[in-house]
Amino acid sequence: MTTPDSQAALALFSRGAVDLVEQKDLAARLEKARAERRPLRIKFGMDPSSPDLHVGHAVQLMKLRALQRAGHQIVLIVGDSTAMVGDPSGRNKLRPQLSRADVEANLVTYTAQAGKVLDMSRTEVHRNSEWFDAMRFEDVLRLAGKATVARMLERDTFEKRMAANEPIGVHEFLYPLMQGWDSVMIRADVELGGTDQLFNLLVGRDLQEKEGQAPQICMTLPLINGLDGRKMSKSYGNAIAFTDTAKDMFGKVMSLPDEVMGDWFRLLTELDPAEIAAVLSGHFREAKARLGEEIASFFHGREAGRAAREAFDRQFRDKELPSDIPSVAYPGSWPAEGLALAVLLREIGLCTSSSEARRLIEGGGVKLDGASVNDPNARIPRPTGELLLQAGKRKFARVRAG
RNA sequence: GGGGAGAUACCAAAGCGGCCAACUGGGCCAGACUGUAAAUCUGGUGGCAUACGCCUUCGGCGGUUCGAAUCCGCCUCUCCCCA
Repeated sequence: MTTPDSQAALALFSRGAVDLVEQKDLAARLEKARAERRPLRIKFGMDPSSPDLHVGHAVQLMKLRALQRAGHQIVLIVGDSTAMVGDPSGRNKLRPQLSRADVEANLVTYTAQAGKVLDMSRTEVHRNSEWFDAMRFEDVLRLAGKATVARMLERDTFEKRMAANEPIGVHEFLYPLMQGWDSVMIRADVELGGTDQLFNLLVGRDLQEKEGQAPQICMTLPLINGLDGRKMSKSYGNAIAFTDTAKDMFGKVMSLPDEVMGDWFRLLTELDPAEIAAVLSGHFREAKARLGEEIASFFHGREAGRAAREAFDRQFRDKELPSDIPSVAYPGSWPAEGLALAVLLREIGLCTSSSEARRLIEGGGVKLDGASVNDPNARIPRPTGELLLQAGKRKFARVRAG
């Protein structure tokens, strides 16, 4: 392992971090590790309850990537046991329990996706059921006894829920303890998480100390918001997923608010700070396009990133039609008196219901062969060739009679 | 254990026997304007239907009524106060 000198190492860790508890501990730990010629064990927990990663996760993963390249040992914890509790962060509702099979399936997806950012061959992966399944009730009680109710209520989400008269399950108090226990079990030197994780990370620190271990350094990185300004989450439909196409990634980046550009560049690209500053001082559309290209390229390669940008420019800047309009055949028979446009839109999947299609038509959002249609009852005669349909800004299809 | 309050569409929150597919705000979708940004303005926001209209929905199950989100009973869940 090649250990950078302490100053540079410290800078590498703390760049972009919101909380770092404690910085001096980290400096000392780095120093010690260097003397012992061992890497630091960096812990990061993943929730296996939803299968796909998105760029919100990438904030953490990019940091882990940098640390991994600096020679540190990344330890991913798959929280299959904690998933049974449901992290009280952010969401206020309990999650459904997952079956073993679901967890395993998600785990496969997760590690494959994380592999786009990390070198998984050098990454340690654990399920926390490895130790929690072996616990007896007595052990659980002992763990629960390591924290007080008052301490738990300090957590802002619990505090808010109490204030809002919302229910809190007693078992939810166990979540931070479980996460903290993971740190004890893997002897973490550092734990990384989003800013909403600070409380959980600190509990790990306490537990390690109680168990006679050196308490872990807790580091949080900003949470990035999704396309609509809320916390990025797949269930909100506002995420840029690892599995999105290059074109989708680019398009989604272009619809981000200007204000978040700086954070996104810093947290999600590997451009150096000087270059980021230069890009941000130019025109914002340009900066945003650069960001979109960087992100799309990271996941899909340079060529795909560039192509996504070009396709976008053609479609939206130059108002040309997209190059990849799906061509579909209307599955049913085409009535002699013409097919209701609303039904057609539904059947080919441009709208989810004919009611929605009618609303869209009335709102002027539907174009047939480039011309707006405003009659929700419009009937379309059976076409000889292909019809070009557009629903809203970005949904297109070419249709022919089946 | 005792007493009180409450459960309405994605979220918040009105409605308290017919005028309710259900006020309003947020979110979201669409249109105008743009840089597919923000801000602003406009329209829309259960499903089916060319249309008259029909169907499903107000925690769950029953009941009263010509008619219930609204009244009654039971059940489930939540919060508050007291112990």
